[in-house]
Amino acid sequence: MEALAALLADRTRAAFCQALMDGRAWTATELATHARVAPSTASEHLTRLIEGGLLVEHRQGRHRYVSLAGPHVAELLEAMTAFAGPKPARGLRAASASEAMARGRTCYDHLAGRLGIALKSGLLELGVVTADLAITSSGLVWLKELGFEPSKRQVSRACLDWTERVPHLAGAAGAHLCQVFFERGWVRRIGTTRAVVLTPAGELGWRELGLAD
Amino acid sequence: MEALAALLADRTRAAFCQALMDGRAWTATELATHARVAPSTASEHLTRLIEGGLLVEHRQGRHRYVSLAGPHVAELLEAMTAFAGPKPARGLRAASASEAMARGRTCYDHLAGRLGIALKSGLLELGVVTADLAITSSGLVWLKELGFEPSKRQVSRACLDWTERVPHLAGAAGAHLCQVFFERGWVRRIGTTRAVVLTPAGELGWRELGLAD
DNA sequence: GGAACGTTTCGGCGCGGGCCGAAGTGTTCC
DNA sequence: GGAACACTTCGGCCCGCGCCGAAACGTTCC
Repeated sequence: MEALAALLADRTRAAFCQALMDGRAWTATELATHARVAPSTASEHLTRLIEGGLLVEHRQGRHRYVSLAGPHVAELLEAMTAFAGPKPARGLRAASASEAMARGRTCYDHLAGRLGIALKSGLLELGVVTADLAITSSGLVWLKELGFEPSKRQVSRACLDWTERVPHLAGAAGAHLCQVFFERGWVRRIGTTRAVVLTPAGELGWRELGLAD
Repeated sequence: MEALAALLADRTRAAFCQALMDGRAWTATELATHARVAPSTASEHLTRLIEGGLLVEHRQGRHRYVSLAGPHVAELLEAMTAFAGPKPARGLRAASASEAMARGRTCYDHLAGRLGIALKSGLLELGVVTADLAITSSGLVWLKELGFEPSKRQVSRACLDWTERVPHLAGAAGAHLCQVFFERGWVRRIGTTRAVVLTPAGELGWRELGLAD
């Protein structure tokens, strides 16, 4: 455990992991630029993170793409971030960026922030999940109508939201709903960040599903 | 998050936290002896762990008792330990100790190891929990008959077992069952360690509840 | 009051590791 | 083939921090 903590105890490696929480694959240079370190430094950090099982790489030509090793890594990182708590943003640019993140964002493969909490509330009112975020039997039927297929992965999981300090829906169900919302154009990323917004079509769609307030 | 990781990235501090996973309060000297460092070193580490919100202290005369700050800390530590995976034990003494831990142990306030998995299987067959470790409505009734009272704390939670690599039952329900088993003398600690065994009375009790295989 | 004990503060030592730049390898494009 | 580019390896610098022992402080017990 101490070796795992040591991997995340470095400023640069922590920045890499936070960046990768958007669920996409980044190249080594992108991460180096993002964390403001030399490419050589980034290279060594990536090797260590991969050896530690936190990241996986995907080499393609002269590029080295890396991404989180799976949902279990994302869950661990989110749990640690939530424990540390939100730190006050410095500067106007950072403040508006963090406000956008607080409004709505992806947490690896599912929705988080106030948007994620709104989704949870809607699902609770519909009886899809319990207050503890466990899927009900009628909820499972509801999910299957939206194309959900149970797999080995845990269907539902509570993930503590680090901006709202309240659990939101993660696990296979959370990932599936997020995917469906993107496919239908109901949510859209703001630029290339993790922040997302509910589109007008999304508001309509949520209302039809009975998810809106 | 990086600050939290830095706290756990030290060999000595990690040993302190692992020791405290038994749920009890330890004195500074006990922890210093356990981790084989000077009392002065232990003192500084404890101060930092408390400032970081991982531990809480309870001063009593010339003693400084410390314990984990709550179930959320225990859950985080267990998640990180499970991620790192079980490391092979060195030496006969260590091997038999780790075998005892694998057979059954407490994970802060609930049961883990093969005993914890057996409990989960029993609860699953009884229909108290689903395969995803969510409490069913009939399961809640069953728990209340054993004196369980719902609180603000999440009733059920999946906690990845670091020896069995399978989730076991944590949360308020897991803690309550563990407490009941201890009160009834169904489980007993081996010495002063985290390892526990099911007593003959426990085997009988589990059978009566329908928990045994 | 005095001795024993648990804990804390401080000074100083030494190691681990994060950083960079320079040089080298492999890939792509012209 | 040659230039541009992404990445890696290596050497060297330096800061952070974990460690201890000595000394001080507070509590307990006789």
